[in-house]
Order: sequence, then structure tokens, then C-alpha cells
Amino acid sequence: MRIGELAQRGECDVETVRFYEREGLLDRPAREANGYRCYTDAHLVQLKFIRHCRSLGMGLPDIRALRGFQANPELACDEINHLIDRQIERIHRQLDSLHVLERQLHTLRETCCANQNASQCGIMRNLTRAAAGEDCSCHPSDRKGGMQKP
Amino acid sequence: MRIGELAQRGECDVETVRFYEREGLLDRPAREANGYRCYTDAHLVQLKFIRHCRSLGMGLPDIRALRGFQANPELACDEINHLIDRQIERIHRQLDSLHVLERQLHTLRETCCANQNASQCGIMRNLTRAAAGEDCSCHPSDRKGGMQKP
DNA sequence: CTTGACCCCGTACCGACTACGGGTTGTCGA
DNA sequence: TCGACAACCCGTAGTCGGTACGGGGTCAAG
Repeated sequence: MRIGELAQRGECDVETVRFYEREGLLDRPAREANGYRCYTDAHLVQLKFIRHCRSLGMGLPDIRALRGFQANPELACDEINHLIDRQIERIHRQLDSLHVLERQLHTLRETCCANQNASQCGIMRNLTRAAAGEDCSCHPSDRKGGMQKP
Repeated sequence: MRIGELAQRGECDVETVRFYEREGLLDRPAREANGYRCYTDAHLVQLKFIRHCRSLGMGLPDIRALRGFQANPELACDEINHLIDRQIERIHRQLDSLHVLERQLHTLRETCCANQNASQCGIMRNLTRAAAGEDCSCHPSDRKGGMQKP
């Protein structure tokens, strides 16, 4: 099949397929006489593997590593476990900081009751206060007693 | 003050300060005779404002917009509210997809009990199955009755 | 007079694509 | 058979928010 069909069946963009080829994630296909790329079902499986890993949030280096394990199935799989563990940790850290962010933004949002002008807007006032080193609703100063002068 | 002190007090990198200046987020400072940037306390407030907004996950275009409201405090603040609402939505979407991801990765992780070789590793087998179009533990096919042929 | 800290500028790099521009080939209807 | 248009080729640049590098200037202390 040609690149357009592969991309469609792999649910990604043609440009993305070429990108994976450049990155060495997808095997180089044979070419037709006119230079068009000519893919097999094996290429489609490779592409789906990459896309599946991407949908799990893995980066391209990790996917490259996994492809290495596919090529050498006799290797111990500890590294695979570590890889997934690291990924889970990353996601956890992101979740934690997004939860904090969500709370901060909600708090900030509630300080404005709309239909005012910008100078009276609670959101703007909070952001400006924070910049001046004073307390803001979104980052209440509960850390080590604050930084105020003696 | 010079750029080093500003960066330190604004809790960011010297390069970042120069970057904000290039991006037009931070007003251009006066220069000393030797060409060194010479900042005032007002610059520090600007920088802290930017960093505070960044810590809330806002992008530079949004921060630019907010600076516009600081410059024109008589404008209605609806746009500010929208801006924060959009930010909250973004965070929500990210949280949702990260929650899904977390569950998928945990499920996947539990399919390997370690100390095997890669060909027997449940994680690897799942990923490979998924690429072949079969069911995997991390993406069980429960969506709208599946896509199987009639 | 040299060392080291600080500053200047411009440019390239990160990740994972996405978009663009300019050219060739294939396919279809008129 | 012609012309339109889709699909393909390639290489390069842009996205975002910085970070890092290279090569050089300035200044105070030892």
C-alpha cells in the first residue's frame, strides 16, 4: 500500500509517517518505480505499535527501546517494567501539579463576579497583588511563614 | 539593578529574562554606559507578574493579553474571565486524559510479573497484540459495541 | 596581570509533530 | 488527448517556552 493508505489505516497523518521513518522508528519501505513508498502489512503493524505507545504517553526514545525488545525477545524484561514504571511516575507528577493548578485557578476565578472593568476585576487584582509580592487568593502564603520583612 | 539580580529576585534564569524581553513581555530596560541592562523595581513587578501567570499554566499570548488589561484598566473584564475559564477547561481536559492514561498504564503494568524474558513479558505482549489489531489490557474494546465486521 | 564572575549578542536545540513551498506522477472526466 | 486535481516526492521552517552554547566584552579582587 502507499503512504496515504498506511497513514489512514494507522490513524495518523502522512507527514507523521514520513517523520517516523526519518526518526528510524518505522522501517524504510521499498519504492515503486516512480519513487512512491510501498508498504506491507508489517509496516502497518509497526505504525500501530508506535501510535499505541504514543497514546499511552510514551516518548519516541522509549518506543525505540521497546522496538529493540521486539527485535531481541530473549532479553530480560526488567527494563520494560522500569520503563512503564517511569511513565506511571511521570503521569503521577503531572496529575499532582494539575490538581494544584485546578484548585488555584478555581479560587482565582471566584474572585471576579463579572461585568466590571479590568481595574476592579478580582482576577486582575489578585494577579497584580501577587506580582507586588503581596498575598493572592490563588497562592495563599502558607509556606514557611512568608517572606515579609522583619 | 542588573539582569542577574532581577533574575534571582524574579526566581528565573537570566536567559529567561532576555527571552521575555525579546518576546515583548518585559519592557526594555535602560542601559548602562557599558551596555548592561539596568532594571527598576517596576521591571521586577512585571517579571513576577509573568512568572506568577506562568505558574498558573498560562501561555505567553494570554499573559500578553493580561498585560494589555493592566495598561487599559477601564476595559471590561469579561475577556479576563473568559481567559481564566478557558485555562480551567484546558486543565480539566488534561486531567481527564491523564486519569485515563494512569489507569491504562496501571492495567498494563500488572500484566507483567517481572524476571521473564521480553517475549513472555505481559507488557510487551499487550503492546504487540494491540499493534496487530487485537485486544490489549490497556485499551479494552468496550467502545460502542466494537468495530468488528457484520 | 590574571582569574573569575558577570554581562553582551546571536544562534541552535529540545519533542513530536505540522505546515509550507515547489516539483513530479497518477487518475479521472470531458 | 487535454486539463484539472489528488496524491506523492523532498527539504526546510515553524510551533511553545524556554535552555544551552559559542565567542567575546567589562570589571573588581588578589
